[in-house]
Amino acid sequence: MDRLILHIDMDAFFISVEQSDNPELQGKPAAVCGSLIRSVVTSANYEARPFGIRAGMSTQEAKRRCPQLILVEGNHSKYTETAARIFSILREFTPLVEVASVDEAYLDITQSLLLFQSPLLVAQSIKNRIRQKEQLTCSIGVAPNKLLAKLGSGLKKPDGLMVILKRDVEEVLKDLPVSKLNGIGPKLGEALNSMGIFTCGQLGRFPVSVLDKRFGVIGERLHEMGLGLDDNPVVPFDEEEDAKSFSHSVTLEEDTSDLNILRRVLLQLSEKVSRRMRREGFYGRRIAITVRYSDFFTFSKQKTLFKWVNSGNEIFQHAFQIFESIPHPKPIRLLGVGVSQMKKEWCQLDLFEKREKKDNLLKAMDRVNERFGDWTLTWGGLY
DNA sequence: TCTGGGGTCCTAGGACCC
DNA sequence: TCTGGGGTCCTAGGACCC
Repeated sequence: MDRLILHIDMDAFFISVEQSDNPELQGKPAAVCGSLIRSVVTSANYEARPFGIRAGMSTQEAKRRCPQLILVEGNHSKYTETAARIFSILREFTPLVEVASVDEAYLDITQSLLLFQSPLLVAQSIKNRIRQKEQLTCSIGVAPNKLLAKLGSGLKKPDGLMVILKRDVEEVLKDLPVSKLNGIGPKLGEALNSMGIFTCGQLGRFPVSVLDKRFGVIGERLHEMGLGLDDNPVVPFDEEEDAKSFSHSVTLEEDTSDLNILRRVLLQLSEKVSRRMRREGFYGRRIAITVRYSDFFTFSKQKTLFKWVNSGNEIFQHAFQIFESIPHPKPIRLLGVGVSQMKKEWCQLDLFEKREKKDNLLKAMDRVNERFGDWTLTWGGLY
């Protein structure tokens, strides 16, 4: 049986949330950025786009292109809360809602369609509900699979609605540039172009054997993408796999070689990572740091431990040890701390009791930190 | 004062083991 | 003249996504 998949993509999500909170932003070019110094635009409204303002552009460049641009410092928890309300609206239509990112979701309405009259009506009533409840618009693609649903929502933005029926797939893809497909980025696009493949139509007709040879395991996948085929299921929230890594990084207000500052930042990042791990019940045994120098050269170094850890102090000790093992010829712009190789619970039974005591202490610290802000309570050495 | 932050997946070479 | 081979884990880096 053919499936019926919806992709819902919120329009200029972050800045639209800010606009519905602050009507003064409406009708004017405005954008959300990371921080007001040294950051990039994360979301630009449609009034800003004619000036060439796009997500990923430095705030400097954005201001240069559009001096009257209003920049709003992002408030991520506000967007997460709004998103959660939107996702619960989507669950009114089907339990099969996959949260693809903070502003995107896939719905499998193959079964629940029986309750509604047509996919078009489902999509329209979703748009209406979100507009009523949140004063926000979204674009929706309706198609037989996720690849095409995502393509559809992107083709008619903002406030769009595009239905791609199975019989229309060939026509839609015939002259569509391969780079429009989710999963084909700049590098892959360039590689395909260099082989004379510019459109999805051409990609679908290209011999799989040649794609296999050139691209290895993804050769077959590229061929299917060219034909608009995709059997990836919609994975609802309660069937999601556990996270595989946690990380935090920060661009410093100014580049520095000051070891005291760098040490403190590593400790803060380690604390942040560890708090999330404990909140979600994880231990990890691979610690990684990321370093970006003033010249933007960026690299990472990791090490795998013999035991699983989740306290900020332990993570910091290892992160700092890695940091010290690297020569630092230039001032540092960004630091990051990540943990991977995760396990859901503590395995070594002999250590369990000792561990449990410490866990209670750490959880108490988490509660205080969550309530009073980030650095109320932490291990010595932060200040 | 050019260039954020959080993820996933894949590759490739070396170590190590049987 | 000789240099097996398969599997797993480790590190580092890159592509891609929002």
